[in-house]
Amino acid sequence: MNAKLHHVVNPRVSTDCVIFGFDNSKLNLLLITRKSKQSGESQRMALPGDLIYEDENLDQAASRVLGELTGLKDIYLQQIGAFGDPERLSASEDRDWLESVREQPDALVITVAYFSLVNMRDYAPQASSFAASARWVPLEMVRELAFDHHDILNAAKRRLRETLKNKPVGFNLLPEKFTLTQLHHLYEAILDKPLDKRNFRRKMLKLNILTRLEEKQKGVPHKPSRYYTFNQENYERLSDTGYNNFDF
Amino acid sequence: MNAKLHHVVNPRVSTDCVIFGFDNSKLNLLLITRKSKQSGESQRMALPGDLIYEDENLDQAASRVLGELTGLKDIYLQQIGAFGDPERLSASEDRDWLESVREQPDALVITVAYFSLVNMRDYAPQASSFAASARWVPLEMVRELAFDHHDILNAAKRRLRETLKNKPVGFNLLPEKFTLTQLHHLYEAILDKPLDKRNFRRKMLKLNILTRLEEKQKGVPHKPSRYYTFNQENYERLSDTGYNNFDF
DNA sequence: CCAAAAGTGTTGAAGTTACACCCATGC
DNA sequence: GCATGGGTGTAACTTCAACACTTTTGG
Repeated sequence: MNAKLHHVVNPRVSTDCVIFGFDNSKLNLLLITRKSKQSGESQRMALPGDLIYEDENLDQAASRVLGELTGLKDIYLQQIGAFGDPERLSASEDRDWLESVREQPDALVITVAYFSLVNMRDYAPQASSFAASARWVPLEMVRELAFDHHDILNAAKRRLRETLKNKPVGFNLLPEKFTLTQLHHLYEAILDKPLDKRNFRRKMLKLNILTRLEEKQKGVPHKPSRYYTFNQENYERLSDTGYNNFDF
Repeated sequence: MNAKLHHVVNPRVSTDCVIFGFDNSKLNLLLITRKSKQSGESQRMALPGDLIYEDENLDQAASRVLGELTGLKDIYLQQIGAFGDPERLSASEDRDWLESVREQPDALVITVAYFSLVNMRDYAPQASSFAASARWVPLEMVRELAFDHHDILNAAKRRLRETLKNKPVGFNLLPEKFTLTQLHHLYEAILDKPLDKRNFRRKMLKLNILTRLEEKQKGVPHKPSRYYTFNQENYERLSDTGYNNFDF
């Protein structure tokens, strides 16, 4: 049952996952609380993360850890980078917990961070392993996090915005069929600023990654919106090449 | 003398540096050979890299290791990311060397890679520590590298091109005073394609990061070129914000 | 005067921004 | 019929790509 019995742990390297969820209006962050002596009240929430095994690569480790702690599987994770400040685990608030789960609570552990964006409705977090709970927290409500997780979150936000500037985003975030307004709201949520509706639509349509469906919204008390899907082939091509701005 | 006597090594985490050098026409890569039983002939060259210490952060570790092996100091290093495939150190060609320098030659070590761009003329590599030699190798001549260093190099190249698309590059690469032609050649070297001279100049000048000097080249058998310097303030501002392409 | 690299301008096409009204539906 | 969000066009402006000739110097 306990996978750690069957794998050798690398005691110096962990992985942490920054999972953004979109609920059609706001960005949320997947966080866990940890089983420990401390009551849930005072404990700071944390990004899902744990030590890696010797016989897996970093990408696999991140997927595995995310699945073990929150139940989320089959998510495409992108590496953000490594974080290794010697002070990163030293906050006294997090001490109890480290002592309860780590064989070497004082080891200096570097962590390799990953991020992803998903459609919240497709993924209901379910805590297991040492996670006492796993849930979506609206990004604007996120305050204190364990360890250096706030630094990691900030790096993830920066990376997400950079990604948006260079390539299309949305494939894994929206329902299969979606309206341009949903996509519009997603971009506004990530960039955290309003975007002109007409210009957004024009620009997005010109990218040639959207297929317009005949189907429309039903039962809405206003003009029904058309649904679109992503054209997977063009979307992937554009994801690979990027937008080629400032091309010289 | 041996710094390792005074520091505790983290036996599972190393750092490797991809240092690109520009000589006003082509890109070069800083590589080392390692002291080992094998003759220099058959040994594959390697990126400068070594295990980190417990009491330094990753950025410090990269700077220190680079300095120890090649003598290069005070270089601004940017993290590329972590590489941790369990197979990454397993090539038999590199076995001898690992056994000679590592207390735990079989440990699975993840590495955190860094890159930088410098003006070759400002930095003459000088091998020390376990490096038998350290030298600039023209990028197009680089063939086989030790371990997974070719993967790391490819990631660095990709990252460098992405950087170029989003922000100005050149501050640390060119002499303090430089000509637009030098800058032009630098961009061509990084992108590995020819760029239109007039359009390049217009675009670059419009960024407002260059200060035109009155001084001109002397002793050249053709029309002398004007020198420019970077306007540090504007350069840094633009580096921080990026070019803001695809701005919606 | 020749060789070498520096430096410069225009035009047509494409893209960008800013902005306001009518449309389809449920109740 | 009214409230709600969906959907559309244009004009002024800026940016972009493509392209060839003149200038200044050393020898």
